[in-house]
Amino acid sequence: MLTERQGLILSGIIKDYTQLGTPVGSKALANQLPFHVSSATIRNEMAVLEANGLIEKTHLSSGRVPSINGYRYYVDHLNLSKVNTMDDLAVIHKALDMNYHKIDELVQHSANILSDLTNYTALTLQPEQATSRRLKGFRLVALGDQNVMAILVTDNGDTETAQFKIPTGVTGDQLESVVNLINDQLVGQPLSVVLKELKSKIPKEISKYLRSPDSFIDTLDQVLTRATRDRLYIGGEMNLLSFTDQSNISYLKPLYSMLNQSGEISKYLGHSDHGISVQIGSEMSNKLLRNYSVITGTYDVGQYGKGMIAVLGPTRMPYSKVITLVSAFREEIAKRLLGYYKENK
Amino acid sequence: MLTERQGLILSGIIKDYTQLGTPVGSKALANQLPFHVSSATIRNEMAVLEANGLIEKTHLSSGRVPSINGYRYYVDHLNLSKVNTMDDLAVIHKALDMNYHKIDELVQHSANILSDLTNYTALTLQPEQATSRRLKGFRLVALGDQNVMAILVTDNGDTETAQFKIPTGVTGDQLESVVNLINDQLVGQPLSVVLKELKSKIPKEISKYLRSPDSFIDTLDQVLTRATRDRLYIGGEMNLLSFTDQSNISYLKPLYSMLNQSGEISKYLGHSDHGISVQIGSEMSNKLLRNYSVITGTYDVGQYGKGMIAVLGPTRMPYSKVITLVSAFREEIAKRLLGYYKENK
DNA sequence: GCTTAGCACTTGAAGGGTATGAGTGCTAAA
DNA sequence: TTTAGCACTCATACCCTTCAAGTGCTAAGC
Repeated sequence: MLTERQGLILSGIIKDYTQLGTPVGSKALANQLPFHVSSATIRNEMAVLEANGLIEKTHLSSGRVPSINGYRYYVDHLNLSKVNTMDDLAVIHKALDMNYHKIDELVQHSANILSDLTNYTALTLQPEQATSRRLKGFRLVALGDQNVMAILVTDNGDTETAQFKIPTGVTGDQLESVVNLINDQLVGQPLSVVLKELKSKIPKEISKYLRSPDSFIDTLDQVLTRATRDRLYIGGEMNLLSFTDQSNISYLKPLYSMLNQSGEISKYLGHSDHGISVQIGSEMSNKLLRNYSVITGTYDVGQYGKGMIAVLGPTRMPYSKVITLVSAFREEIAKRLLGYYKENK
Repeated sequence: MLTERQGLILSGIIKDYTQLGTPVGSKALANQLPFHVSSATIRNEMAVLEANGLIEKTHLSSGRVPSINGYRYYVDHLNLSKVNTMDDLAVIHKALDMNYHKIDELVQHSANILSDLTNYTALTLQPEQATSRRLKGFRLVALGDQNVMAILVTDNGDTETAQFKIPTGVTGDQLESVVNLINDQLVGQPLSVVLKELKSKIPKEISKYLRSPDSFIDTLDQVLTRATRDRLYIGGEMNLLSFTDQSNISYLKPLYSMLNQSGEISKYLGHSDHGISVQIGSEMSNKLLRNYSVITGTYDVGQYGKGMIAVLGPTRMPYSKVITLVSAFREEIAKRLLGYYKENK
């Protein structure tokens, strides 16, 4: 445990280093601290911090740089000041204040705003869907030449489609019966239930109208699976360029690929039921993320599941500011989604 | 007009410079040319080429680098050798050989393959749609609480959706009548016709069933507009990183933004009815593209319009190889799309 | 009349040496 | 416990030199 002064010195080092990006020395720091001691005293305290593994030197006679542990200590124990981000909050409110037709628009838009506010990369994950989303409607549209398009609508305003070929000899009336059957039996059910029924009860029922319902069931299954997968949105991926230092620029491509590989990055987002999780540099298991930090906020939409909003930035990041922002978004999104669900129940 | 030897020297310089990226000198070049002359002779010829503005020096005593005019001359007059890309062609065939449910999948996939083969950025534009695409079906799905989702299906397997609120007092039967009306009257028509009718005949007809059809017509209009806009796909945008030189790295972000701004980049793609267009460096009007080259292939799907496939790469680019590739894709996509339309007529 | 060897000249890149300044740890006095 | 003073370290910037690759030009050769 650090003394109060040591804490202030650590905070000072982190603040300076975050702003300037160069190792910070005892003299420069002495002039900025809220109390007066000489640089020699700072040096002594710095030696203690270094012994505790909270700061590091880049070479024997250089200034100090926060270590991963230093950031961690800062985030866990020192980051108490609520930064005044009223301006940012106003921006969030205003930017989110438009009419959304679909949930994914809101979630996607949030990623963009958050990346603009931070100049980092923002990731958002829609609330888990398999259990919370419900089937709202099922339709078929004939495309001609035995091709039919199946359309599935869920309660959050998403649609998924798939094409399939119907066997020869199936009439329009038969198809209509099947559509009615599915709408009657499954509309209003959570997608997870729909998936289950699709493999048990439904095939039998359908076989009343269709001789070989397999291809039909397969298509539906495929659409449902697609509808329930994670939906990740990325905002400001190009900001990666600005905050990745030259030496790591060769990692950018694989990192970018990973971000765009469906479901890949979400494995590494921090989980924290009580709100915000902070992962710093090498704390992350993925090699590509070792030189970055991720602030993840989990938002809870009650029975509709949990989603995430995260910022990917450099380890040298103004943690307090970003944490406040993610926190604000987290609450704001949850509020608006709950509102949305209430309205479209 | 250049002599044959001068042409070979220009080609040699371009080839070397493309491979190595460093200015090429007379001595090194002399060892690689298919005929034997001394470096002094090469120097004399180089002086001629330089006088013609086809090559340049980076400083007084440096080797030569092709100028934009040099590339242009090369592409127009010297690029005769059909490079053996049988391997690449096989890759194209194989990679495209899967089942596509929608046209945009094929077009999108092509962008990815092309960017992988070249290590540059590939852009593809779906065939123009307003006149060629036809309406295949229109459906409504009730979302509850006066919210209804409109779904529009076109003959290339795309769907567009939009939500709207219906006025209180409208019954399900009334809605069904409207859906039937639209399906009866408009299915099979090109989207351009649908747009027209929507503003003339249809409102009157709808008013038989709905007292205030305006919000309904508006929604439809909105969906149609969205369905007819250009569809641009980008593959390998991160390759921009590798072929942008350090000095221009600050332009990357705005360039990236432009690429992702719907419809922006397509203004600058080359138009050429007879197939392939090559734009080199400063030949392009857009500032952000000044340091790149774009090879655009137009593919023709007959009555269904024209699409494009393009490669964005450095001015220092193996033009013959890339041109061959774009050309192959151009034909291959056209063939497959025609096949698709035939099948789903 | 081309071609080519020879040569003086130019230039960027690489390497080495030195000065500078920001920083450190340690010691001893306050 | 704090701080002034001091010897020491190291990255950076700068200058200077060398080196290699390249050029243009001239004069000799086929």
